[in-house]
Amino acid sequence: MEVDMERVLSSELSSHTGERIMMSGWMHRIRKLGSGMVFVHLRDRSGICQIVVEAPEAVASIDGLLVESVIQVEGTVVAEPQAAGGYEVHDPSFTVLSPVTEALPFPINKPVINAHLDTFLDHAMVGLRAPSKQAIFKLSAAAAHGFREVLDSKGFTEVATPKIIGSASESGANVFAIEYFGKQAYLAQSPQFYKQMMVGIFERVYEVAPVFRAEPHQTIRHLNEYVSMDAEMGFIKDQTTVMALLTDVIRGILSYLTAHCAKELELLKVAMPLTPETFPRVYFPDAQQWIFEHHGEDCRAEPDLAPQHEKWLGEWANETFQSDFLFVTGYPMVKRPFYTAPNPDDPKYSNSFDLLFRGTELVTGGQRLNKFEDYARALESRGMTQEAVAAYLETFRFGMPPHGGFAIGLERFIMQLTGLTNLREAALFPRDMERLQP
RNA sequence: GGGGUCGUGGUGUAGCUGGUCCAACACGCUGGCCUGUCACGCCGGAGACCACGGGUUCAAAUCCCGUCGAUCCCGCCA
Repeated sequence: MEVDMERVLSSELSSHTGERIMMSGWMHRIRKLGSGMVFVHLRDRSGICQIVVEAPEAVASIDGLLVESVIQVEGTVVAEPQAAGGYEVHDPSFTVLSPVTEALPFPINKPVINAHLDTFLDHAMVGLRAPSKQAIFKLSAAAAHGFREVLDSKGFTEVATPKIIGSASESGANVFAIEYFGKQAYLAQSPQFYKQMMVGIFERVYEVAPVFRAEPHQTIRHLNEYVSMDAEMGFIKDQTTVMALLTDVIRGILSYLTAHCAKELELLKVAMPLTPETFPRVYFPDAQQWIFEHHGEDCRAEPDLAPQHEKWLGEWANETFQSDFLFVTGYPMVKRPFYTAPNPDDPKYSNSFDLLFRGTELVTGGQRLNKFEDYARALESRGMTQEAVAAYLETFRFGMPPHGGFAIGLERFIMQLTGLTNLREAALFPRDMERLQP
């Protein structure tokens, strides 16, 4: 039995021409004309359609209702060239399911929402009803779906690793401490250790889940809780295997969006990214040299790239390689976590990479160490103890293949794709240093 | 953690080299007009002690100090 046995959605009017139907949704717009004629725009999950109200009883039955009132309508579907979608509903009778008599904090039925981000986020529960805001999160959901679809097709298994963990994993400094039945616990800042362990079990795994970072940053591209799309696979040659996988994943997600989200992409005026079959790649020291030569900034002694450097590189990739994506490979080992595999030919540099999307860091990935002795040495050279990561290390004492993986920041992907100016706009209810509500 | 900018009706802004501001415009709300509107249009109305506290001055939305709040940049990261 169907959930909506009798309900017709606004997108389905064309197949009900001339019929008496039932619809329900929110009053998205109410437009009163003279002599009591009223146009009501009804919004449901499929879109918006127009209802023409002329009978005095019908007009009276919705008198005093403000936008966002929830109504049920019975009416006749009429083909009408003047209507936006070509169809509209006439001779309606209304049942009010939930009246609204109070004005919204800000109008949400305009093409652009006129509210500061802070104001918007305070009222996100209603602000997100705006079609343009919905579209962002439809894309977000579809991107995660595309991610899963690509990896499922390649023999990956989806996993769910714990978000409450007993020891601060990677670097230790940037985790949220919580109390756990009288013990100290932490919110996972990454599924890194667990996804590696899972490679020992399934060879290929992925996870789409929140991660928590206690970094005190306050920028347009950071959140303290975000969705990480992680993948990890065994039996790789080196980081280039991972990069090839990531390229397929990115291209796969974009194809999925093109196939399933035409309406949202159109509404948000998304310029689909340039994605050559192979994304261009630049070796970290070469990138620094290029920056020095073309922008006069000497960062060659730095162990990392600054946001401005990444912007320049993004422009370069776009113009020179017609690509909105650029791999930067071989970041210095000092800037990478202890589990990172070094470049065998140049051990100061790593077999890891970042993927820049339109000049912003979108993905970090690489090859990991897979032998126990290498872990023991890496930990020792960084002054870390084996005890702290004992469970993790057990994985490597009992046979782990060469492996690697990556993590895509979902909100960053959506931000860069749709041209949002603040990462918070790509999170439903973002968490930053100041914001815990709503 | 360091630095910059900002705070004016429910929302977004103008005013801010002090007086003509008991604060203007747009959206929203509201009374009225219009039988094809769809960011409609037209005529009215309500709604702000100009973030808060102190100071300078004959006079402060406007200048100064402090507090709080917001925002952006850097560091760091995805």
